[in-house]
Amino acid sequence: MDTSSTRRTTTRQKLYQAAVTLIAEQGFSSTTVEEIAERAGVAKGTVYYNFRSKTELFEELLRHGVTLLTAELQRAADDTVEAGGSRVEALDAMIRAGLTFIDRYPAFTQLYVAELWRTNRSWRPTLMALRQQVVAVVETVLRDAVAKHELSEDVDVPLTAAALVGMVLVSALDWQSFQPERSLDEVHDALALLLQGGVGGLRAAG
Amino acid sequence: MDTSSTRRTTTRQKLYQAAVTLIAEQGFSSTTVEEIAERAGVAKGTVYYNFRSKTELFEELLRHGVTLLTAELQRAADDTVEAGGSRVEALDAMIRAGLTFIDRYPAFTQLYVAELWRTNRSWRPTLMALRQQVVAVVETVLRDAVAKHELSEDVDVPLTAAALVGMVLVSALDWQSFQPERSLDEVHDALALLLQGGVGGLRAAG
DNA sequence: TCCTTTGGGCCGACCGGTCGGCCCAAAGGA
DNA sequence: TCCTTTGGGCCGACCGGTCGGCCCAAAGGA
Repeated sequence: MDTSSTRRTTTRQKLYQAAVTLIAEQGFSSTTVEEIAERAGVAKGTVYYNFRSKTELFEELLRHGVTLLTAELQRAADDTVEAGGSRVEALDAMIRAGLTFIDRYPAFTQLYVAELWRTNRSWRPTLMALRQQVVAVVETVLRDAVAKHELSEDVDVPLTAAALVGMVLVSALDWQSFQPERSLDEVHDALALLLQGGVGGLRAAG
Repeated sequence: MDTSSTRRTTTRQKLYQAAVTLIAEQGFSSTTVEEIAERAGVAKGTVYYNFRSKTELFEELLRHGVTLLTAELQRAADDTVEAGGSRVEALDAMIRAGLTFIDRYPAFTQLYVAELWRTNRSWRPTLMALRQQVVAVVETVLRDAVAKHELSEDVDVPLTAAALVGMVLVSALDWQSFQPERSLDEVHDALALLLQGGVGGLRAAG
């Protein structure tokens, strides 16, 4: 089952690769199945042999990417904690891991962000579940940090987790698109400084 | 010339309104000109009487929205400074203004974020210019704050500005989509706390 | 006062072209 | 032998854009 499926797996991989790039650039509807096939070096019929529909190909692609991302984030956090680091250090490591991921798979990130907040799309449920996976990893670390008194109890875990994820995603995309001459470290440092209170002194409303 | 153009202006407004919602929900390519016309209560031909093409309608809509947004941000900053507030307080006011804007025009924001990082789209130049407008407002305030020693000279202005804008955009969208029971103040406070160093202690890499 | 013209705005039927999906005989490959 | 891919023809729904014609308030004219 594994050896025999290798060929098929390869084809699928090539199709993911082709689709993610094209859809990131053009959007889902503007991207043709024919185009995807062509870029993957495969016949159109092959797409429909491997996936029930264009939408299914897309959904599997999303699942695939998010699984990778959460795994990386989780690993960054676990490694830090195992090495005796604090939860806050774990957050820092996750930011770096996030940036690294986006650096490696910019197209995926682009596409994820573009689709995430759309309503009325057939893959909405899939996306909501995937978003939950990503945010949950961050939430867990935040909650632990609060429990261990590394962070103030005032921290609103769900909102902060969402803000952190958003900040990293958007910063990275902006970096790729508009400031590509910057290094990953520069971006990471800017974010770390920002969170350190480098833009501190903002007051919460009464 | 003015009285007679009122009718036309109204029609255009209705078309913007209809288009922004539909495109935010479905994306540009999946949204039909017929749909837009129908939702605006107008015939398809009217769309083409008022705009050269579907794309032009979209671009004008983007321009229109971004102009509104930057005006709000600028005003928030100016008001703060005029009232004797610091640059950092101005940043805080801009965050609130951003959230308020997004709260009022969620569809526009959604659509803006979805399209911003796409390459290979005909309206790319338009979008890049518009993005620059938004970021520039924040950059100016940041630069002033550094010059006035309210912020460390270590602050990387372009990256920080992008990160701030991103954080606000994404937090707000996430709030609307996934945590709508929260109030604007809660979101604002979570962001302010985050920037205050509530998640502080992150270290910049050597 | 009544008829006629003007011209901006709008309508909606229509057309050319596109694209997702299906089909299938034949070849390739493990 | 069985799974997978090829490649390309075909269909039919759909969509952007066009265009001739309608509407009507305002101006002009006798």
